[in-house]
Amino acid sequence: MSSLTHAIEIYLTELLNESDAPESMLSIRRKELAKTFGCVPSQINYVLRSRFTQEQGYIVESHRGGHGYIKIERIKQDTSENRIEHLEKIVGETISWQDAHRYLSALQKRGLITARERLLIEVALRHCDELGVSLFDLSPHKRETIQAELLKRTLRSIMLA
Amino acid sequence: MSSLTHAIEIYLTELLNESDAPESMLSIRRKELAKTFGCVPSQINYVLRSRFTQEQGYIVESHRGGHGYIKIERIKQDTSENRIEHLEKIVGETISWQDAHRYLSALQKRGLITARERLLIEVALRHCDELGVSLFDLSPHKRETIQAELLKRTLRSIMLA
DNA sequence: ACCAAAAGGTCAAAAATAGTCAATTATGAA
DNA sequence: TTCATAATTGACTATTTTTGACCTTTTGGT
Repeated sequence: MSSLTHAIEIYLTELLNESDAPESMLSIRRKELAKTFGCVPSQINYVLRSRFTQEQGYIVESHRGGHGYIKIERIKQDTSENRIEHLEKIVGETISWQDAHRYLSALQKRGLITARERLLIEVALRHCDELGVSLFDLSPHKRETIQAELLKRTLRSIMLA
Repeated sequence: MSSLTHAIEIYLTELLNESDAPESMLSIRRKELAKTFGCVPSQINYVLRSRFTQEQGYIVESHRGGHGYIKIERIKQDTSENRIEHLEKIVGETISWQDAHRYLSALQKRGLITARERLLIEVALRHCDELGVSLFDLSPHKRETIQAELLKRTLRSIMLA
């Protein structure tokens, strides 16, 4: 009926819900979890890869070796969906340096990112752009595509965080 | 339930925090410490090698023979000049993704950057790296050079801010 | 100077975990 | 039915921790 993957997903989200803060955390042993579901350990990796991505509002960390573990943290907030949708629409496929700069200023003014975060993003955008020019001689359009992509990725990541 | 290594790490950082000058120092006997944790002495070396490296902001010195000791000192990083100097030294000309990740974790642990800032930098590094691979088919070495440069630029910018 | 005792260091093996990748199988939509 | 996508599996790889045997340095007595 329901797939193994789905069952494991349910199991993990239940655990996350137990302590009902909007953001919560859990820690497991890959081997044990696999055993309780009677599957191979790498199945757990599949579940994590397909159901607990950052896009879906989770951060997963792990440690190998003795006392290894996998830690899943939920970071999603209710309003983040909306903001991200808005982000996609505003930024679009390409964006000029000036527009990116303006947009970041606006976000900062609204308190959605800090000055340091804005600085980080701007430095990264510039670096990428410089590489595009000096190393590969890309067209302005191509560079603006790359910039837009980087801008969206970085903003998405911290809006979820 | 957590590992021996981790327990010893906690124990030592607690000791370091006790006298909470920005730079603090401590001195131990390897054999004694090993005894209080019920492990072999070389375990202590492992803890030092894996948790108290320069990258993580510590300097470790020791002396053999009668009256031997191990001294752990937290590197002073009170001014932005200090931090940037350390940054240049640690990152160098090239850096692997793994090392960058480790270094950023250490910075976050020390409270020098926030989780969001770390996330931003990691996303930017990845984006750059992906471009390097998929768009230009750069050599791993070249990509590690670009990564190191981006890492240094972003960190410098917020350390000064 | 020499030697023994008292530190600490190194290195490699073994054990305990987790990750990756590609082949295979199941499922669902057109 | 057929094809694309999702799920499952397992062989192989990578990383981290723990342990112990053997090595080096320093000190202090004779």
